[in-house]
Formats: sequence, structure tokens, C-alpha cells
Amino acid sequence: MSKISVRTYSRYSLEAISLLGKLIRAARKERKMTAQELSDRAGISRGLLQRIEKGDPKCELGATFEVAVIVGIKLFDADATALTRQIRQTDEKLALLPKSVRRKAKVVDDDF
Amino acid sequence: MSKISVRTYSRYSLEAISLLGKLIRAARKERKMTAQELSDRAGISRGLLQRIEKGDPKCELGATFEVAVIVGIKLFDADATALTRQIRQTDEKLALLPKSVRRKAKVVDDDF
DNA sequence: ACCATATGATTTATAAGTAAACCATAATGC
DNA sequence: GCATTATGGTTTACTTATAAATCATATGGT
Repeated sequence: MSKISVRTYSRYSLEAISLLGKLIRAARKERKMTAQELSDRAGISRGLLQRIEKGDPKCELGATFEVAVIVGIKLFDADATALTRQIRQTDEKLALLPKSVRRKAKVVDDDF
Repeated sequence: MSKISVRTYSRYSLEAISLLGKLIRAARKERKMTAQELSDRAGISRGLLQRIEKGDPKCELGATFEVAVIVGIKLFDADATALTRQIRQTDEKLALLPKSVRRKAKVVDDDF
């Protein structure tokens, strides 16, 4: 071990991730699925599902969303069609924004 | 040859991830932040931010949420206090559910 | 048009996640 | 109570992501 790599997370991020994990666990149990069943259907290992439900930030985004979708958790409080529409709207909005954000380069010029 | 490890994602998951990335990019530009600035503040590399904005499912959940929070995207359409409250509610709900899901040993009729 | 810079893309070394097998314990059905 | 099974927590081997450096191109201000 040479380089220490510590990644910090804001409290809000950690809470959001924690909540997502708890929601997944609750939804799984309400549907009477075992951890093994859900992880099988999601194509992941049971251990990874455990970490997801526990709110570990160091999990794959895709794996986490996939599990959430399987147990019926709507991301963004939107259904599939609403999602698609929102993607289009965001694309249109992006098209209107400048492609490159230009730093003003002149903010504090002080020195000497 | 080793093991081929292909992970599949549902269309909904991919779209949700894609939308999240687009929302992040739009929010970043609206705030006139460069990719370098945002990645610095999030404590990640610019390359990773690029992948996040592009909707790559194979990113850290924590890094993605962190970036989203910085540019002001509310996960779950909830603010901080609502998030905490929701966590508590989910905890209470979880307490009421059986701690272990028992398989009936009988096939639960799935759809199809 | 010019110049500074933001962005996109690629490569490489390193760090870290993931799967699998395992054990121990808790919990449920009988 | 007993037996079965789900769950939590390890360890190990392997796969993968990540950071950093680099280059090329596009972009916007002056």
C-alpha cells in the first residue's frame, strides 16, 4: 500500500444512499423475496446486495439501480414514460446551454 | 480465457442513470461550473465525472450522488429534512416486517 | 482571427470492487 | 424444542474501476 485514497461523502449523499438501501430492503421483504432470490434476479452476488441494502457508497451505480427497479422502487418518482420524456426535455435544455463553460479568468487579480 | 462477466441492465435502469447524468451536466452548466471545478469539489477525477455525465452504470454510487448533490439535484425529490424523516419511517416499517423471509418451498407463481 | 481553455478521448499503473465459498448465528415453520 | 433456512460476516482470487498524464479538438472571449 502506498497511496492512501480517502473519499469523503457529504451527509446528504450518505443519507440518500442509506435511505435507498433501506427502501430496497423494505420492498424486498414486502414482496417476500430472499436476498438470494433478489441478487440472482439482479445478476449480482448476495454479498453485494447486502452492501447495497446497508448503504455502502462504494457500489456500482448500475447494480444498485437495477436492484431498486426489480423491487419496484421508482427512481425520480417517475415512471418509464415520464423518464423518457424527461430525458428529451433535458436534452433540449442542454442544447440551449453553451457547450463549454468559460471561466472568467479574471476574478481576483491582486498580487504584488 | 477467463470468465466472461457480462452484467445486464434493464432499460429503465439505464434510462434513469442516463437521465441523472444529463441532469448533472445541465445543472453544472447552468451554474457555470467547469468539469474540472465540479470534479475537484466532489473529490473525483475529471474523467470519472465525464463518465457519470455520460450515464455509465459502472460508476461508484457515492461519487455519482455526491456530484448530484453538489450541483443541487435532489435525490428522491426530497430535501435533507424530508430525507431524514423518511429514513426513520422506513426503519419503523422494517421493524414490523419479519427479519427473515421464509421461502415457502412452494413455487410462488411468478408472472408470465 | 487569435489565444487561452474547456472538453473528449486514450493509456497505464494502482486501488478497489465483485464473486464465491465458507462459517456462525439468528429466525421461522413444524 | 428441533430442523431448516435466511442472513451477517469473513477470506481469497479475480475482475474492474479509478486517477493521472497526455494528446487532440472544439469552443468562447477579446
